[in-house]
Amino acid sequence: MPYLLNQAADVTSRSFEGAYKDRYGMLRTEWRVLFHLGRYGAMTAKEICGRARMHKTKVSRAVRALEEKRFLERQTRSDDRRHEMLSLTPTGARVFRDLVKEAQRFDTALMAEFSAEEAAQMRALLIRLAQL
Amino acid sequence: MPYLLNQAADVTSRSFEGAYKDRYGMLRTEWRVLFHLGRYGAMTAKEICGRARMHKTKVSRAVRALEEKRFLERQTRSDDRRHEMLSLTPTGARVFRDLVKEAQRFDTALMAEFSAEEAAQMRALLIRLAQL
DNA sequence: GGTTGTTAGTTACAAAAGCAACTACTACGA
DNA sequence: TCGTAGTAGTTGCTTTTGTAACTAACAACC
Repeated sequence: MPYLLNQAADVTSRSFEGAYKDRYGMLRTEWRVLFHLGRYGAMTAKEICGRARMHKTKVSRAVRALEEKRFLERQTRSDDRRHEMLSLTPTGARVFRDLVKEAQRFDTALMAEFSAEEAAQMRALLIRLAQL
Repeated sequence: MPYLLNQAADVTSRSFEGAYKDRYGMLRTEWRVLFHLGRYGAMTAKEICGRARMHKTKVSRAVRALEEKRFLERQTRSDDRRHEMLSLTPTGARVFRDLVKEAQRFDTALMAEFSAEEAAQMRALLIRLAQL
């Protein structure tokens, strides 16, 4: 089962990779961070680690890369200067919207191979699996 | 969807990782090569690339590692000396059987979270996805 | 106020993956 | 038989990931 999941994840991820890589020179980790900030609003790196199940070093590096691209900004929180609130810049938000649109297109195309019920069930099962 | 698949693949793969890593000091790539040889019999590195969707350098390095562990042997084919038939040694076959048993246990435990139909459907859907 | 422990995030170093150039071999046509 | 092209597999170099040690900031306790 892990093997099947990896195969499926690999095949689908690779076909979508071009969207963020070719257009914006982003890595997968960067796209994931951008996605979480766009989808759920400003948060700290730590929170991204938790939500996206990414290791903090990966997040740290992705944040720096996105910052250099001017896609996000950090703001040290005044009440606890260890925390840095991360938020998308207008440019970052624009990129996010563009890529989300692309992702939806991609997902629709992918799911065209399956019936609506199959797609829904698949999604539900994967969510349960990912939460184990 | 790729994101969900990756999450699920990551979670499940990591829990099984210990089986081959801790006991036999194998990498995931090595386990995959060993698995294909054990499951489908002797074949060339090229064939493994195709079946397992792995890049040839990954396969090449995994084969060398497995050879050093005495889990597999190579035999240059006499009709075309570019080809090397890879096959498991008795030790390799034993390791394969052990890990397959472990994998089945793992899979059973994983699927205990789901009904039999759900598990079957999931498997079928993933196979279709992986073949896109 | 200073020591101790804890947390957010970074950095340095090691392991692994990806890519492109390479070797060794075969096939085929001039 | 020579030259060209193509294939199986390896090696060297670069990029990315993982791990562990680190810095900076805070909190709590004495």
